[in-house]
Amino acid sequence: MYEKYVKILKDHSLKITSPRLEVLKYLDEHHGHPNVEQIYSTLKKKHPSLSRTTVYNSLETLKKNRIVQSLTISGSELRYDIEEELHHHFICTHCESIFDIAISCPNMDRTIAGGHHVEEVQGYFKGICKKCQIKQKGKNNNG
Amino acid sequence: MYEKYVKILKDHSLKITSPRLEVLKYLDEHHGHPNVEQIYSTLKKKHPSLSRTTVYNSLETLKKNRIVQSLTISGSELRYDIEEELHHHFICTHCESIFDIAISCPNMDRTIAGGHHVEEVQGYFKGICKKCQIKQKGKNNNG
DNA sequence: GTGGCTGCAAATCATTTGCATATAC
DNA sequence: GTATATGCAAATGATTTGCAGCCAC
Repeated sequence: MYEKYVKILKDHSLKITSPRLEVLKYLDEHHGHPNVEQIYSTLKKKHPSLSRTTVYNSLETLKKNRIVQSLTISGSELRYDIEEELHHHFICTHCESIFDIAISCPNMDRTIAGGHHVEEVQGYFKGICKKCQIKQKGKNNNG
Repeated sequence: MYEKYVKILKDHSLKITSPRLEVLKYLDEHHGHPNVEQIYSTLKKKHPSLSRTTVYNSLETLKKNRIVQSLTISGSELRYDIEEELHHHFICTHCESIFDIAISCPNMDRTIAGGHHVEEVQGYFKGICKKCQIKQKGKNNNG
């Protein structure tokens, strides 16, 4: 059950600890781009001794090893995502949901950025998601 | 001297107030993607009664009117930029400098994003800037 | 056995909120 | 004259820090 995550940590020469396994598993099973609080409060139920600090530490470790990435798209909190093929993100400014956007941009390459050394590329789209647009319309019709 | 900024505010039916003019002027004259503290502390010298809250308020108003945009690229604070032609940004994770990146991405269009209504598009590149790479090399050679 | 990890409590810091006063129109 | 903006002080909330005890290797 945890073999997959143990392997990932081992492959990066990281110590195998329960919080790291749980955080990794959580992100692997929840692709909704959760924030720290969501991860923490869910895992806390199963592991009451877990601390928020440890969730922060584990995420930081996973991030440094490029196993997960953090998104600054929200502006008020970091949102987390398992690192997979390069993809971009859309955030709804109404409900705060984040969706993966499968757009590839040939120009948004790691190597070209004014000669700076690029380690990360993130495309952010912001607006109103389909669901919230429908809700909005409903409200307008009823008013 | 302020005519240009008065006109911009008028064109958006905004009240002409000193803080708004000063914030707008500051951003027009400083393209280094400042944070609130930089804007506030600079303007405070000339206008000692200015409050941080008012800087926040003014920026929010300018943002709503699409006169300026805020960047979430840093993750710990918002950075501000006058809205001009679409361009993207590179942030150095070492010195926190932000540079404009003149890359256009035909696929990163406002209209295509999973059918959601897109209002804003921002491409973020993160890494080490030229200057910091040179500093880094110097250190290594001396160590 | 020990360096690194966990978990607690306190600190930090950007941003927001409530509210009284001032001012643009 | 009035709705709106300013400015102060206090609150909020995500994240960081310091540190004691614990555990993976």
